[in-house]
Amino acid sequence: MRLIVARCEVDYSGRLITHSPMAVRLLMIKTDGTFMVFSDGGGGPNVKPQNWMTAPTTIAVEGDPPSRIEVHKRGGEERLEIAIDEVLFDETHDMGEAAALEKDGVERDLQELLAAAPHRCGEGFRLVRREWPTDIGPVDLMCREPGEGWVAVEIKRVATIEAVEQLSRYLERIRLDPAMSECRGVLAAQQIKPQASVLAAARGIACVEVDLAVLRGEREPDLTLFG
Amino acid sequence: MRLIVARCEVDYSGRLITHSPMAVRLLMIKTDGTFMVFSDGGGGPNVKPQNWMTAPTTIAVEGDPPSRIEVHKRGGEERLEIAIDEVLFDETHDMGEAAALEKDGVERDLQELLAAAPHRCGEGFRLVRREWPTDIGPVDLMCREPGEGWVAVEIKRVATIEAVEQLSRYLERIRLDPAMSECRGVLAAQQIKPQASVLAAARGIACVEVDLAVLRGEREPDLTLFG
DNA sequence: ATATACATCTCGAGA
DNA sequence: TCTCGAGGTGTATAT
Repeated sequence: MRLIVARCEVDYSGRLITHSPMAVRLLMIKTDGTFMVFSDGGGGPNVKPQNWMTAPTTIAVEGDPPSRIEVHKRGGEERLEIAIDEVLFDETHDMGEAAALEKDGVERDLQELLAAAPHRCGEGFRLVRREWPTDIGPVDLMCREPGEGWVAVEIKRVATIEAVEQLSRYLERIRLDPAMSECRGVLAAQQIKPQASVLAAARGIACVEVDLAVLRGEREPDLTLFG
Repeated sequence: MRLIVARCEVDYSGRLITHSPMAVRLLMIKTDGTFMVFSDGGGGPNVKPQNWMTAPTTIAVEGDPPSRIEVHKRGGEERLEIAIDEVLFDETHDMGEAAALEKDGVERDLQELLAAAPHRCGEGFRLVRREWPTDIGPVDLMCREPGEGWVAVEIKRVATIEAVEQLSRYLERIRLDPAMSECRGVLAAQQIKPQASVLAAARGIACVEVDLAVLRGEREPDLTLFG
């Protein structure tokens, strides 16, 4: 990874056009060809680079010290140009391979926990299968409720209006099967946005907020922090 | 901005839990309190940091050279811990204020151009207003066509199936008004995905691909690169 | 290569 | 502060 601190102008043209005037910035060139431009201070975005290009790229560094850097995609449909006025720092560090990042608590984990405890999605629910296939993609959980009715469950960490649309599309397809024409929909999430609740209600879709700690048995369902 | 290259372990707990084993990484501490952890090489994500915390944060750097860094949000609901085995580089650079980034060609620009030339969305269209309000959000353009019919126009840079869903929701609401029960829908975009075209056709929504250069008068509508 | 959905999405505007 | 929608979204997975 090469790190350059330089006073420079930046021009990007591709999916849109941007220009940034002369200022001191950090230029980061990763070994895989990813290129990023960072500014400091509160003016710009916090965590996002001001400009960037994802690998694979072709990077041409002109001059030593660098006076100009051109980055472009193979097809040439995107171009990032750095005009350098002064290089304040330029060093390359070998960091070896990227070490694996283990994650716990993403939507996948929520789905596993709810598959093991489908009754958290609704009274008496029994799991038929996870990732129930439809012709436009898999439904997270397919369950049966008391009385043998079918229920499709869509799981989200945070459920927005888009989650309701997604489940609606699935239900539309599922109900084409006469045996499942009465299939209900349930939206299960750690957090459900107000507009999602409203749209879900209008579509006859039930909403269930679930708690990760409860699902893991770390906390009783009826206890609260204020109990 | 402080840049540290160090062999370290990283643990995050907050919206989820992550752990990364000992490896050499770049730690970036921005003046505003934003903290980022980058790996090099193709293993991890290209442009995203492996871990991060957006400002405002409290950052505690223990030891000199640093042996441990703790970053947390004010409420304490998120925590990022860096256990450092060896510091390979540690330097702070003053980069002044972040210089403004000017963007051109985003959806906003497209909307302005189409508002000034509504006939690009359809023969004889006249603009009634931009950001026409509905109870679930504003429609980009509301127009009238020859014969006084109403047309709601949704504008996207790239129109996907979601854009069709969004316009459908708006039309559903707009048509509740008896005076607008016949309101048509038009989806205008620089690029329309094939599946979006198909769904739009099924919903009776017209699609128009628009060209930024043509809208700006930089190129004639009937000329092409292959003409 | 394209489509589909997730993301600690981030970020900015508006209420 | 919260909510909502756009993003050069990026990223992974399945087709």
